[in-house]
Amino acid sequence: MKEITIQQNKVLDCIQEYINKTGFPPTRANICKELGFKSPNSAETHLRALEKKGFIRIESGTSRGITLVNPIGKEESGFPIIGLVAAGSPTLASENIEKTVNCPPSFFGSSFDYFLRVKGLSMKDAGIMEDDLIAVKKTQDIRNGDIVIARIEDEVTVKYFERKSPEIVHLKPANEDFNDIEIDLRETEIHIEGKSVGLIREN
Amino acid sequence: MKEITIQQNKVLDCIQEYINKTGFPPTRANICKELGFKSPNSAETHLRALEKKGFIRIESGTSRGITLVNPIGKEESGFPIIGLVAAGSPTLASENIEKTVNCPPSFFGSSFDYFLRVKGLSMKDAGIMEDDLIAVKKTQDIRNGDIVIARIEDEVTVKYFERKSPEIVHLKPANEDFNDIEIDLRETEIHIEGKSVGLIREN
DNA sequence: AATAGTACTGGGTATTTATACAGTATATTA
DNA sequence: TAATATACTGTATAAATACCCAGTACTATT
Repeated sequence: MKEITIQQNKVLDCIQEYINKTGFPPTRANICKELGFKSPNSAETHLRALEKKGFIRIESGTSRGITLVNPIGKEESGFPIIGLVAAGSPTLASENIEKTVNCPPSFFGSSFDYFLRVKGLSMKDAGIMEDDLIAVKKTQDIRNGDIVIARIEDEVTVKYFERKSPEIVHLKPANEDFNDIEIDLRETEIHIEGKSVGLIREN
Repeated sequence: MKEITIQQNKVLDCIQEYINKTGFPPTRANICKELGFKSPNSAETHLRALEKKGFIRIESGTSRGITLVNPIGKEESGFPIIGLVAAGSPTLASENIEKTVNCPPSFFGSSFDYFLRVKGLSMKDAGIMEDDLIAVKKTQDIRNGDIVIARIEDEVTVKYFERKSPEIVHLKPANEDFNDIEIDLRETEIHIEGKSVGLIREN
């Protein structure tokens, strides 16, 4: 999508607002009145420019035949699902995205950034099962007891977080068959990708 | 909202469809073409009737000035959350609805009808924890091993379903602290509300 | 200084569109 | 039987609207 002029942006916003208010797109005259233009042709030229740049579609010969190409309301809700890749951090690069899930951004109370598909049963006593989707919020604001998505060297894991001392961090599984991971920050590098704010099980 | 004629309903649907397709409301001529009328006045009279009955609003003197009063698109995605009421079956009666959740109907692969908020830990080894939301599909198509929402007399419970014989059904918890419930259909009435097709944990 | 892009004014026209009027036909209801 | 609501066709007109053309002014770039 190409760049846009300040004036063109105003016109685009005006159209969006008009549709929200009335339910149908504005005429050239409507735009002029809204933005203070004195000739409908001013609107016309801007509309043409916006169409050329791909922001709107204009049905020729049709009154109010303006369609927003990227209506704000339509893209508000697509979150990527990322597989727990064996090596390397989970990234939002498209090759790691299984698919996307439509849901409101505030689905889990607080905002979140992506879904992570869980491998293994190390958190089963926390009700996190294999293939569940964890809603991950990218943040460094971690408190003891939070379920974090941590990367140690090249391995990504989901565990309870507990800071024992400024240098010692415990990553605790919720499954008696697994052992705590003790990490000495002076020896091992650890990167917190974020924390879990919700969960979805698809079946 | 008053009653509506078959023809008027057709016109209403036509408007809805047109808006979905093009992004803006139809003209009288558009409606005529769509429904096979030969005079724009046919559309006009129906529009007037629909306006009088409160289904649409018409901006007088404005081209395509038709607004749907109850746009279908706004309510397409709200599923109710039902509390696990201690006594009585979970119903969709509004007094039992905590709130609603916006998500696509096909969120969990198959369709579903409502969310049930889980009480207790009887299914914790299946990863179902207290206060989780179970996506319930109302169906009688239950197979052994499905997680069902069952009502026994006046108590509602979530358990694994296993049919032992034509008359004997077991409802099995996923928690060693709980015991199987054996039900003899000749003695006890049981009603299957539906089965779980997914799960959401809000935090 | 020359060039090009953007932002606007103003005039004019053909088409689209809403809307009114006149009339027919068919049900339903009183 | 009469009255009334619904469902159309057909014609006409004024207003709304899209859209083309010619021209001015400003700014940034070369």
